[in-house]
Amino acid sequence: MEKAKRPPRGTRKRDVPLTEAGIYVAALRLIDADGVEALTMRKLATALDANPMSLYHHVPNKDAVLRGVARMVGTQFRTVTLEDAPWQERIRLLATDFRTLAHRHPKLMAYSFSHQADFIQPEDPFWAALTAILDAAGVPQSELPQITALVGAVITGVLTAELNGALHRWLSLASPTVGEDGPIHDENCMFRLTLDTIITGLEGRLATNGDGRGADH
Amino acid sequence: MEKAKRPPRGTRKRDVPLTEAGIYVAALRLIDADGVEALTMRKLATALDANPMSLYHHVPNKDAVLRGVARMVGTQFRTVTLEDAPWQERIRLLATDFRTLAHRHPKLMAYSFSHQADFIQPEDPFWAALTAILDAAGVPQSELPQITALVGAVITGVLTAELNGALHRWLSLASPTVGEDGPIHDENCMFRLTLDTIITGLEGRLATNGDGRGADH
DNA sequence: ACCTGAACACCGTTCAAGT
DNA sequence: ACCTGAACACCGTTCAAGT
Repeated sequence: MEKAKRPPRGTRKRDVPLTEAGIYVAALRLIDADGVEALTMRKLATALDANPMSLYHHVPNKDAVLRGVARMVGTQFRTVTLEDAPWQERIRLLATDFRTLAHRHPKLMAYSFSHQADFIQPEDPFWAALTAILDAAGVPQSELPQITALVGAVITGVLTAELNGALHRWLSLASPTVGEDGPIHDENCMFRLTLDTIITGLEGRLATNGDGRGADH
Repeated sequence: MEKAKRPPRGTRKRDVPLTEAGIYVAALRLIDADGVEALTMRKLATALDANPMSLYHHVPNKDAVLRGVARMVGTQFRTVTLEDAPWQERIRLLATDFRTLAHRHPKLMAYSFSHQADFIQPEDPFWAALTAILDAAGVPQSELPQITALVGAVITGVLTAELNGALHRWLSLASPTVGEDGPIHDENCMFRLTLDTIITGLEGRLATNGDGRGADH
């Protein structure tokens, strides 16, 4: 009879204690599947095979769950730093790596970009790398914060438009012949095109402001 | 006793029948004040001095209310078209006019940019004007949809970062001396800087692709 | 320390009933 | 045609009580 204290194998998903990290992992799985707006403390508890109220012993509220998940995903970001490559190529690589992460959890990232003003922080690897590259490119110290913010805003902006489908709509409605190689191909091109255009714009700015070349080391 | 059918003046706000347009106007007022996430069918009904269920006779559901409000605000967009000004100046004016509208209803616009992939449609005045300007600038027909989407994505992207506060955070955390003339000044500069950079980038692209000047007519 | 059931104050929406 | 009350199926969160 004491075996009855636990339901038979297969009905009980959780035989591991509730943890903050475990809650975030489960929440991310639900978000990836159904979107942020479908995430519910009650559903999350069900997914963890727990009582809804038990979650509140590990997490203060729902907003903290969303911030925790975003933070967990954010720390997964890694990029190789090609110190001796030209800054144009380094920006392209950084942005592409960031986009790869965004594609891994599109629903969460679309939400974070628009709802979490503090999702990308100046101390984050992405921001630090971006600042370092632009510094190496020869952007004057006085303009570095603004230029970094500009490039950051453009990258997250075009990514948001891609993740929420606006980019795809604009392309497919404007020219019905688009998308022959699939929407992913179009959006690869659009991302690349946007990067190239902003890079060209920066080159122009650097050329008028100085010698247009950063200190090589 | 028959006077009691209506509460005394001042307690009853609505003595005009419920309308679809009236619902949108009231919803916009609530959104401007408290944000989209605070809008509730029940609060909306209270603001209109109506029973919550009465709304459903004029509007199918809450999502339709949000789309209706966004559409109502979107049609307010107007810009002057300076046919004979250089395309750079025309883009700057168009983008600035659009930003002015966004500042009039920041909460709604931030929501629409990230949640309504169809908020800006290719038939809208904004999109049509943008396409016309880029066409006049000499962008080849084959690239016109992509370049328009690129400029549109960049403008809405930087606007989103401004409206949700991310831009301000990036600037103020990166350089503590920022904001001496107030955040609005900073964000004016950032918007202008982004526009100028993207325009310089387009100039570079046009220069390599052709004679770098559109047909004047 | 960790979990839980009941409860509270909300939601959006359906539906049958009123005028 | 337009409005309404009651009800349903949900929410996030508090709190007192259990182990």
